[in-house]
Amino acid sequence: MEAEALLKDKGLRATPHRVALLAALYASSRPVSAEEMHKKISGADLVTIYRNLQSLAAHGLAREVRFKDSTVRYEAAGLHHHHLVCTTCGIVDELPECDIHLLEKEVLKKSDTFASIDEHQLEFFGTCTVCAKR
Amino acid sequence: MEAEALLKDKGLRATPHRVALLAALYASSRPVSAEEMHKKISGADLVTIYRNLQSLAAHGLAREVRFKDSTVRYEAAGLHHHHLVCTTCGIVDELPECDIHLLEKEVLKKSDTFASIDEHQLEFFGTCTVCAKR
DNA sequence: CTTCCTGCAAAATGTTTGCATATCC
DNA sequence: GGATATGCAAACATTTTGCAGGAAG
Repeated sequence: MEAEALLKDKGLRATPHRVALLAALYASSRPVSAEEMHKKISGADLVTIYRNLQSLAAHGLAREVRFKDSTVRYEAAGLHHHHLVCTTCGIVDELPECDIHLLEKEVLKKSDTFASIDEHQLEFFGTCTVCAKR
Repeated sequence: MEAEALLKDKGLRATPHRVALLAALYASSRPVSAEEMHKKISGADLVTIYRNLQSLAAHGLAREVRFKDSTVRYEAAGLHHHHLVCTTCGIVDELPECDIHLLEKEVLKKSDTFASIDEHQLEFFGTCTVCAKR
């Protein structure tokens, strides 16, 4: 499904900026920040980007990702997966699979304080081969 | 080992605020923010708390933890473990064990971009039994 | 007595809000 | 036409930096 249809399907208006944002998000291979999107999408105000990213996330079209810095990143809400981030240069690898849901069930079973687990956040940090050579 | 000895062992000065901070950190059952520590430790400037938390983390006495909000939290660097956070009331459960290191090795083996993985971040988000009843 | 730590003020960063105008359906 | 989205300015929250004075070893 293309961007415009995805938006309308969720009851969101398909404004040009929003369509561009969603398309850019789905085209990006790594999670992007509002600031990065602002540079990429000409004409859209940074505030609009913030609002739209939140809106996409709230409607299930994007997912929030947090690395070790203080900026919130978003990625297309297709497959659920995690990342491997180089703490030196910031390059990001995607991990294609996520076996954590199994662990999630175990964790919930052991806890008598929690009724449900809906989400998790898992990221790995290390050094890429390029940075390791220096 | 007590706070003062731990600090000196790392080559850090055992100033009263720092000793108090480290003691409070080790006494706390959940990750705390600079702001929370500031309220807890009377007389210390918030900036000093920020600097000391960073310093403790840099010397391996504390570890950074990030939940879903924008504040950085720290916890005592004893056992490595993860958390289960209620997205409604914020209550935190500790998961006693971490089996992710095994996964870490697998992940590294599959990646040809990365030379090493030194760290990971895993938190679960859900609803606690109290909040689930409402 | 030197190095490191602290407080204060001020800046920087990332994000949110209010409101009037413009746009989509 | 009515609800929703946008831009602009301004507020906000969290964290960082500079610098001069103070304390630890």
